[in-house]
Amino acid sequence: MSKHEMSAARKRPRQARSQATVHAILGAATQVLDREGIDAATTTHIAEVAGVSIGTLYQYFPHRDAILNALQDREFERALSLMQSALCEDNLGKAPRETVTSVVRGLAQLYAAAPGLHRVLAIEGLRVAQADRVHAFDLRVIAIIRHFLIATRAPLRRANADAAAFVAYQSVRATMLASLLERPPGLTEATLIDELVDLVLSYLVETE
Amino acid sequence: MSKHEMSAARKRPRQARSQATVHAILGAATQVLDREGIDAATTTHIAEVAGVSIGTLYQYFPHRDAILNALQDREFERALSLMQSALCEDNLGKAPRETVTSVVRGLAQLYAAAPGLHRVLAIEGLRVAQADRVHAFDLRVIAIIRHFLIATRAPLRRANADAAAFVAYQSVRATMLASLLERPPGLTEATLIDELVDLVLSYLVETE
Amino acid sequence: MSKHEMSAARKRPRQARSQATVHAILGAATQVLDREGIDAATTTHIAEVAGVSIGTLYQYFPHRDAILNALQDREFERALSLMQSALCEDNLGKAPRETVTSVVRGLAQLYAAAPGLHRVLAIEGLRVAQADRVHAFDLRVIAIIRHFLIATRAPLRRANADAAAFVAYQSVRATMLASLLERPPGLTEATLIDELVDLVLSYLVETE
Amino acid sequence: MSKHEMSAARKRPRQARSQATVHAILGAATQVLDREGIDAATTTHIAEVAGVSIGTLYQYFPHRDAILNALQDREFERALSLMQSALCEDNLGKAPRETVTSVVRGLAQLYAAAPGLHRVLAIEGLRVAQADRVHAFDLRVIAIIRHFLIATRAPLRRANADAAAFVAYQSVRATMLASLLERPPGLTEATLIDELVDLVLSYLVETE
DNA sequence: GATGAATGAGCGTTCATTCAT
DNA sequence: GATGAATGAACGCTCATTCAT
Repeated sequence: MSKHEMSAARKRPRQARSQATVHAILGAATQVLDREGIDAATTTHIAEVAGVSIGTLYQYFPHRDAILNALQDREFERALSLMQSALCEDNLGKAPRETVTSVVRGLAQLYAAAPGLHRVLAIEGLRVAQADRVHAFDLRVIAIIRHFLIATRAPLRRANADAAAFVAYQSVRATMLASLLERPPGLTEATLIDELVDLVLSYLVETE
Repeated sequence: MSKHEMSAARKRPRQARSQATVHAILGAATQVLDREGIDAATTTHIAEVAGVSIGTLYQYFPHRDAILNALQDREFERALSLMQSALCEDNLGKAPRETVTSVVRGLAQLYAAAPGLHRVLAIEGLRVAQADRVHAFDLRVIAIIRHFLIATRAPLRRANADAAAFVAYQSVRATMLASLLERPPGLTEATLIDELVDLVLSYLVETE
Repeated sequence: MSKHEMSAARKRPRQARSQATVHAILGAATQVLDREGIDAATTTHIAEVAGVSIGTLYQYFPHRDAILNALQDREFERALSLMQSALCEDNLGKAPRETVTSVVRGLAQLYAAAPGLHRVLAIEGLRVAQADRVHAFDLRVIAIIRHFLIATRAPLRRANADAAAFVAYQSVRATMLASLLERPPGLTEATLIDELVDLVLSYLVETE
Repeated sequence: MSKHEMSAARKRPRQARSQATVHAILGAATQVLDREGIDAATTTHIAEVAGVSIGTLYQYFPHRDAILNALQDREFERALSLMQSALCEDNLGKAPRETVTSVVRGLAQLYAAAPGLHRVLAIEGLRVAQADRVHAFDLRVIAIIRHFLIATRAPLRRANADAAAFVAYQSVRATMLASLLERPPGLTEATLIDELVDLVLSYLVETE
C-alpha cells in the first residue's frame, strides 16, 4: 500500500471500508443473480455470500430493490459508456459497418459476461415500478444514437432519428438476450453479431 | 358457436358451468396482470376479482403458475395463428411489404389489446422455469417464418433462414413491447409499425 | 337370486341400494387406508375409489370421522367375536395353550389381513376424541377375558382378573401391531405367535 | 451446570439466547401436545405458547415435523439411558425382579410425567414417514436388552433373545401407555407396575 | 458501525363440508 | 336420492425488514 493510498485511507477510513462492503454486497448480488437466479437472491443469501451480516447489508442499502437498482445502474452505465465511445465524434467518419460492429460486439460482450444477470435485469426492467428508471436510460441511449445519426456523414435512410434509434437499440438488445438465453439453432455468437450488424445497417444506411 | 358445440354444451350443463368459471378466472387473471402487474396476481386476488372462492380456483388450476401458463398459451396460440394466416402459402406471391405489414400489424393489435399483460408474460417468459415453454414456442415461430422465407418468390438477402427468422421475430416482438410500455418520443403506433416493417424488409429482402 | 331375496329386495329397494353404497364406501376407505395411508384418505378420494360422488358419501356418513369410526367398529366387532368364540363356555375345559393359541392366531390373522389399516386404526384409537370409544371396547374385551379367567379350570396365577385381562390383551395387541409394521430381526409371524402365547401363558397360568 | 458449560455460555451470549428460544419452543410444543393433543399443535399455536413469532420458530426448526422429531428424540434418549443404567453390566448379578422392576418403574415415571405427550409420540411413531426413526430406536432398545439377557446369570426361558427383547419391550411400553390413557378398573399405577414386572419375569425367567 | 435474533404480513395450498341443480 | 361445483377456514412456510445488543 503506497503512502498516498494510506493517507487517503486514514483520511476517510469509514468510506474506504464502506466502499469495500458495498462492493462485496454488489459482487455477491451479481454472483447470486447470475448463477442462482432471482429466486435465490434473498437479502439473507446475498449477505451470506458477501460475508457480511444482514444488518450490515441494510446499513448500505435501504431495501432489497436498492441492490438490484445499483446493479442495474452499473450495467446501464457500462452500456452507455460503451455506446458513447463507439459513437463519439471521432468516429463520425468511419465506415458505418465498423461503427455498428463495435457497438454490437460491445453489447454482446456485456451480455455474455453474465447472461443470468442480464436475464434478471431484463425481468427487473419490465416491472412497473422500474418504468421511470428504464425510460430515463432509454432516453439517454436514444440521445447518443440520434446525436450520432444526425452528425454522421453516412447516407441515412431514416427520417425519424428518434424512432430509428429506439428501434435499432431495442432490436439489438432483445435479440441478443433472447439468443443468449435460448441458443436457438444455427445461431452462434459470431453469426448473431453478423446478423444484427446487417439488421441495423440495412435499416439505417443507404445501401449503394 | 356451431350446432355441434351447442348440443355438446346442452348435453353437459355442468361442464358449461365449469367452463364459465375457468373463463372467469382467466379473465380475472388477465385483468389483474394487465392493470396491476405480476406482484398483485396472488391467487387470493385473482379469485376475488373472478368472483369465486380460492377453493374454486384450485379446482381448475393445480397451482398458481398453471394460470399464467394458460394465459401464456393463449397468447402464444394467437400469435402463431396470426403468423400462420399471414405467412400461408396463398400469400407467397404477394408483395413482401404487404405480407410483413400484415404480420407486424397483427402483432401490434395483439400487444396493444393488453400491453400490461404482455409485459407480465415477457417477465414470465424470462424465468428459468419457463425456458422450455418459450423455446418450444420460438421454434414454432421460426419454423413458420423459415418455411415462408424458403418458399417465397421474393428475392432474399439472408442465407441463414433460421437465424433470420429468429432475429426478425425477436426484433419486432421486443421493440413493439418496449414501445408500448414506454411510448418513447416520436413513436406513435403507426410510426412504429412503419419502422418495424422497414426494419424487417430491409433486413430480409433485396431492395431493387 | 332366490325368491326370498327378491322379495326382500323389492320390499326395501332403497335400503338394499343404500347398503350397497355404504358397503362400497367402507370398502373404498379400507382399501385406501390400508394401501395409501391416512393422509390419502380424503373424503374426495374415498368417494372416487368407491365410485360414488362426494355428495352421496355425505348422505350416508355425517362427517369424515364417521367413516373411520365405522371401520373401527367393524374391526372391534371382529376382534370381540373372535375372542368370544375362543373364550366361550364350551372351551373352559380345553388346554390353556390351545385356547390362548386360538386367540393369538385369530388376532394375528385379523391384523395381517390389513396391516396398513390397523396401523391407521391404532393411530385413530390414540386420538383424544376417540378415548370413550376405545375405552368402551376395552371394557368389553376385559369382560370377556375376565369371565373366562374366572370360570376356567386352569390354575391361575393372577389375583386381579381385570388387571390381568387388560395387561394380556394390550401386550398381545401392541406387540403384534409393532411386529407387523417393523418386521424386526428374528421375528417371523410364526415365531411371534409362539412368543406371545408363551408370554400370556406364563403370565396367567401356573406352570407345573 | 459444569464450569465448562458456563464459560461456553458466557462466551456466546447469542447462542445462549438462541438456546433459550429453542428451549421455549420445545417446552411449548411439549405443553401443547400433552394438554391439547396433536391437532392443536399447529406451528402458529406452538409459537404463540412459546411467546415467539412464527418466523422465530422457523429459524430454529426447518419444518413442523422437526419439532416433533426433537421431542421424540428427547424421549427416545431418556428411555434408552434409563434402560442402559438399569441393564448395565454392574447389575448382571442382581435379582431379576429387582432389575426388571427398576426398568418398568423408570418407564412408568417417564410416561406419567406427560402421558398426553406420549400418546402423541405414539401416534407420531405410527406414521409411515417415521418408520425408519422408530425402527432405529427399537433396534437400540433390543440391543440393550438382548445384551443383558445373554450376559445375565439368571436362568432364562427364551431361546430367541431378539424376539424376547422385542416382545417384552413392546408389551411393557404399550400396556403402560394404554393404562395411563384409560385408567382401566382395578389398575392403579402401583398395580400396573407389579403386573408388568410379573409379566416380563414369568416370560423371561425360569421360575423356581 | 456491526450483528443476527426476532418479527409478522402475506403467500400458496388443502380439504371437509354444503347446497343448488 | 345423487351429483359435483363451490366454499373458506386454516395450515405450513418465506423473507424483507427492524432493533436491542
